[in-house]
Amino acid sequence: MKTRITLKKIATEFGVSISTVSKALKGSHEIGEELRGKIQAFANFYNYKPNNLALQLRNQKTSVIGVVIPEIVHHFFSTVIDGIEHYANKKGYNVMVCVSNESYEKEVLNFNVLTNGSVDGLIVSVARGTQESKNYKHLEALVKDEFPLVMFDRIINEIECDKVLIDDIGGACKATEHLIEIGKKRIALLSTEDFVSVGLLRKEGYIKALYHAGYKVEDDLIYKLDDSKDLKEQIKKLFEDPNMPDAILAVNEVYAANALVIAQEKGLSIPKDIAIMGFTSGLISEFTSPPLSCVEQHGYLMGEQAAELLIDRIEHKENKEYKREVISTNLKIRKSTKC
Amino acid sequence: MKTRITLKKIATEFGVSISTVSKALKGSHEIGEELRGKIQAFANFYNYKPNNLALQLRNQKTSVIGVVIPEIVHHFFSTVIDGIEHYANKKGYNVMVCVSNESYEKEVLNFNVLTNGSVDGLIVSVARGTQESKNYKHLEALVKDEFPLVMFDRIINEIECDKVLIDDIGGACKATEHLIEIGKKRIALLSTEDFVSVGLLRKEGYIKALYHAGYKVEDDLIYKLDDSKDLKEQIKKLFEDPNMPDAILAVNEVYAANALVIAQEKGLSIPKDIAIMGFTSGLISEFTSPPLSCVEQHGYLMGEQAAELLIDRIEHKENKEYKREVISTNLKIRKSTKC
DNA sequence: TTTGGTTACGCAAACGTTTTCGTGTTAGTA
DNA sequence: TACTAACACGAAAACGTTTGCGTAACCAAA
Repeated sequence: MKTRITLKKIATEFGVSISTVSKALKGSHEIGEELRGKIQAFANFYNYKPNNLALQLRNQKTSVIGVVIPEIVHHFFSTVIDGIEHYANKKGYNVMVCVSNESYEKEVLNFNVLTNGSVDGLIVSVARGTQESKNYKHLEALVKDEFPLVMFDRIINEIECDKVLIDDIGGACKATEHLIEIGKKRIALLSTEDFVSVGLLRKEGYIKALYHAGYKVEDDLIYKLDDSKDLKEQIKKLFEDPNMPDAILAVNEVYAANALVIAQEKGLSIPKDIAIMGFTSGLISEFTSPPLSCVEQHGYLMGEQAAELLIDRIEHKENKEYKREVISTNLKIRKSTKC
Repeated sequence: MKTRITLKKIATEFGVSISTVSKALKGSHEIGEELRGKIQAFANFYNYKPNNLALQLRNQKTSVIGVVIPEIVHHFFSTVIDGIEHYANKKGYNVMVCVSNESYEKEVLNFNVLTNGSVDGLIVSVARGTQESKNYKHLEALVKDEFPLVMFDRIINEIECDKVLIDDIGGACKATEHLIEIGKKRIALLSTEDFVSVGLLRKEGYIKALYHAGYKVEDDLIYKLDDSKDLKEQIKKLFEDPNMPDAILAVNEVYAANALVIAQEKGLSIPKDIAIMGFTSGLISEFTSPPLSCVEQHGYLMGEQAAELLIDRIEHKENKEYKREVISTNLKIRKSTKC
């Protein structure tokens, strides 16, 4: 790569000092009109652009936001990034994305790299490994240093920082109510293991709705799936129950879609024999047959909110109180629950 | 945010010079054992980490890779990013992602920001707007300065740089041959407008296969869809043809899934009445009913390859010849074409 | 006593900017 | 003629590192 042109090179070219060049390029009236014009023309010709690193070092500001997420090949997370990117760009920030791959170790590594001065703040959705290990030292360290930090979706209550979350309880509750409304009696929940905060909250909403409707909560209607094993095998068990449920609420789109495919293989009629709905309106839900009802999550909005909170925190250093924004959900009713 | 601890602060704390601290922290034997130990303990206690910006400026190296893509909420592109991220991390690089949103102007903006010294190299898949406008100045400028640049998927032939591409012609050809093999006679192509390089290449493969099989190419079997308008409306026309095709090859997953849904609404049997297949094995294809056959694209591998080419170019500055890696595709046959 | 070699540290340049505070020259005014 | 102001530019510090070189102080050998 050819070395880029710098102030120094322009300065020696004209036999003037670096500061003169700097001022000339900024159109300062301190510099004579003629020289100023010549320098500007020269710099323009050689496509001079100030070196960002130098500026960042001088201004003690990178205008970069770091984002650490568990996965990137994931409709919800990529939607959130999209929202972050959009808002950040509007405010003159760039985005650096790191993937933790659900691993605690990788997450800590990402934190170390990003907080070495490369970014002005961090937006994080914690890895499953972190939730499992309950080791939050890397997060606590940031909070202690008052490093701008926003958590979203997979948050940790013990850590005090700005947070953006989905109304998981409300969403699951509304969804369950919907299933009750269409006359379903035995509603199963396809959830994650309990240490995943989001799964736990959605279970809470599910239970709340059952309770309000006077249904009793049956533990064997709650299936906790392990993502590291074969999903279909685990879901199939639900259908083998002699007293099979007549509705399924899944905590994400993939669980729901898998359940739907299995139901069809078994020759069941959806939603008559069994109604199914999921969380997140990704692309899958639209194209299954019948299309899946779901709880829409508004990831883009969530990303925008997270970026807004972070940039606010970065720019107004006054230690305002930590905010906790809840993004409400809404039901997208499609044919999989439309009787 | 509390200001981070620096060499200077440690130096004044111990009443020694900055260089002494620097050497002590690096374990240099130039520094006496006792002082060295004390300084290390102190730095460790205050969690000293060298400021990355300063290092980057000094070493004239950021160890960051910039990625500019048209969309991020897109299975293929997010898979590529995943591959890039993985390889880059392995080699000690970080990734900065910018989205052009298919807009030429946004792409140029992204280029300007990233090439100001913030990244060591760029991986790009050009926006539709850029392909349409045929304005490649921003790319040419980089090539002229020998700035490390890799293009993938949506490439531009006129620009000389490292490239990674899908074997679009071969993939489309294999897919078409498959449709011919299962006895289909009138194979339609659901493609993009011609200025999208990828669409054009896939059309080429489609035509090649027809030609080899002795089929004649009928222009009215080739549908060019406009992404900015309602897709379903455009695809429906295909089914209204009195001499309706008996197979569809779509250049991406969404086109294929939409076609499938419409076919079902029309009460057609798939694949008997009409076989359908797409490109990219995203999540949709698995969950449609019947599941969609498709040409698998191996985006992750593509990302890894792109990152490898870029890092090679960054680290071995010798101007090797530009490489052009082709990632081969394979057919994933599912029920939508299995008679 | 001179020479030579350690040991243990400091100086200063370099990376590329911006910006404050000089300072020399010229022109204008009393 | 002398003083002042405007003009046009330079020096240097600052951001935080790393590193080659210089140099005191000390000790040992000649």
